[in-house]
Amino acid sequence: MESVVAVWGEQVDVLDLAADHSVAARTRLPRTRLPELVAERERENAPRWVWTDTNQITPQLLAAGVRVQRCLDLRLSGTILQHAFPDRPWPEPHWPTVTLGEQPEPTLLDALASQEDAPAPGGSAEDVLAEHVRQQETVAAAAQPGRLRLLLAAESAGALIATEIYQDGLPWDRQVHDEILTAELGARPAPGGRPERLAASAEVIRDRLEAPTLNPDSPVELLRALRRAGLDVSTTSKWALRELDHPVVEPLLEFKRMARLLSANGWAWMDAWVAASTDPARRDRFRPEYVPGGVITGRWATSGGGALQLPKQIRAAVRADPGWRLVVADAAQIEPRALAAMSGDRGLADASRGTDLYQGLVDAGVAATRNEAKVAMLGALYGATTGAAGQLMPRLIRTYPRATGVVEEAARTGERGGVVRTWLGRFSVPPPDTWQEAQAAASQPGATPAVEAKARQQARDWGRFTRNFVVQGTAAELALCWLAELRRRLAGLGDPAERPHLVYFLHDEVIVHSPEPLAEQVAAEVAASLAEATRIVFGRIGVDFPLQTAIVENYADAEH
DNA sequence: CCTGGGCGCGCG
DNA sequence: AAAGCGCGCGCCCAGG
Repeated sequence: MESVVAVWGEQVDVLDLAADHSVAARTRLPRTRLPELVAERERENAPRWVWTDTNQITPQLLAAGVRVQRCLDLRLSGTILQHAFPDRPWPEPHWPTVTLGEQPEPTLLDALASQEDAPAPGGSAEDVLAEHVRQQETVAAAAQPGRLRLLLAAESAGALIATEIYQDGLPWDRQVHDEILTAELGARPAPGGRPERLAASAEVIRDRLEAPTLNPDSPVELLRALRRAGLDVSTTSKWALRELDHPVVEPLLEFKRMARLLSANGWAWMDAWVAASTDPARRDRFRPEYVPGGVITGRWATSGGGALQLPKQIRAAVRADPGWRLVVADAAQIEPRALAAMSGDRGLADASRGTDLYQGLVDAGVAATRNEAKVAMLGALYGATTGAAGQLMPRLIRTYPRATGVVEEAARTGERGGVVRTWLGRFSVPPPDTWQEAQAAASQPGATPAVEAKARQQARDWGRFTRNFVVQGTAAELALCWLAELRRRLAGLGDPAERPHLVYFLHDEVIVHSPEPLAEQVAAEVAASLAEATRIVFGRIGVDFPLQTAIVENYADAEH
């Protein structure tokens, strides 16, 4: 059973569909009563809810304590289908995206635009239904409709999960965070000021470079001061600095580390993103806004708060509520394992057995040490050509011809300007017009060597992108299916008020916030979910996807 | 004053 | 000074 939901200002239309997509029943009701209706349907027949944009609907449902089992997000699935079938006519305009967080101040341009009669996002219920039918017909015409259906279901489940995580938040301890900052940087300064240890470090730098007015935060000033001190550098990046032999290096690296912590996750960040709790039974909450499908490969992006870059330094501030635990699980080496699965490479599948794939490569004689094996494998996934990774490539290609063949083929396609696809059918975009123009210019009769070199460079760059796309994208869809299966299983655990719930997702890592007595069971469900997702996505292919799981009170203790 | 690009660095 | 992919964000700085 499917039910289409369309928001019409303060009204909502709900169309219950028969199997052939004809309308079996139609309900119109005030928007405020939607949670009530949804809750009722969830108890009755738990339909698949079809709507334009999950962000437009579920925040209201969650606020009322209502969660749906499954949905189809037409905005997200439409994007995937458009990339898969670029030659089909797709309706314009595309609806605007709805963000979860606070809206930025409207610009003058927005104010002018809003004076026109704006259509409801996604249109009428009939419009939404028509788009749904068009998408279903498109899926049916795909080479592998089953895989594509799975991808769209997983993408939509991801949208539900993202809004739920935003609603629940990641449990945080502002006091622990403040203690970390104070220990690293010194006491919190007045707004705009530098904390004591950072200021002291800047002073040492000025001293050792004999540059009394230098602001080490300015790369331009810093580079000039370094060169005046006789150092041969062309960038102020820490990679370059590390190689220098000069007394300023140590305080400079320390300054950079501290300055980074202050600006990225300092007190200002905490005030902006971590809501203080007034309930002693609950910690504070960091509410990351995830953007499913925000990365071209299918990974999630984030908007505001930088949830995907939580530095290890401050992870001790991620703390379970009293009486609760964090179940932290990390899928080790998910990308090379995904490559083994999608390529059907028996040898690489054999190496994947056990918990450490890189050690498996060593045992297979591909490399002498684990680190060498890792460098070689990542080099194959990213397209390394020089250095240690480049040197190890021939042996890797000889040992795993099918696995390396998949990425090499993807690279060649990209170099020609073609598109590639993931295992479930997410397509890459073609290169931009400027890329095509550069290739065309290079193939003109009088093209200069410089023009040809530039075109070759761009072709190789695009080949590395498509090479990585097939693996990163396939790993991302496995992770998404893992998440969706885990959400389904968690929904059946515990009392509604005390239910374990997902609070964090980081490409190949999840955190579930769970009442302590259920934590062991949750850990088992996390593992079972990945096993089930692997089977659903790839079938029974004999590639292991092991998990590192920890039940901890704070995230830092998971020690990945 | 605001905006956009480049740099640098955090994460996978 | 990154070799080798994908991101977001804060800072500086130049230009409008």
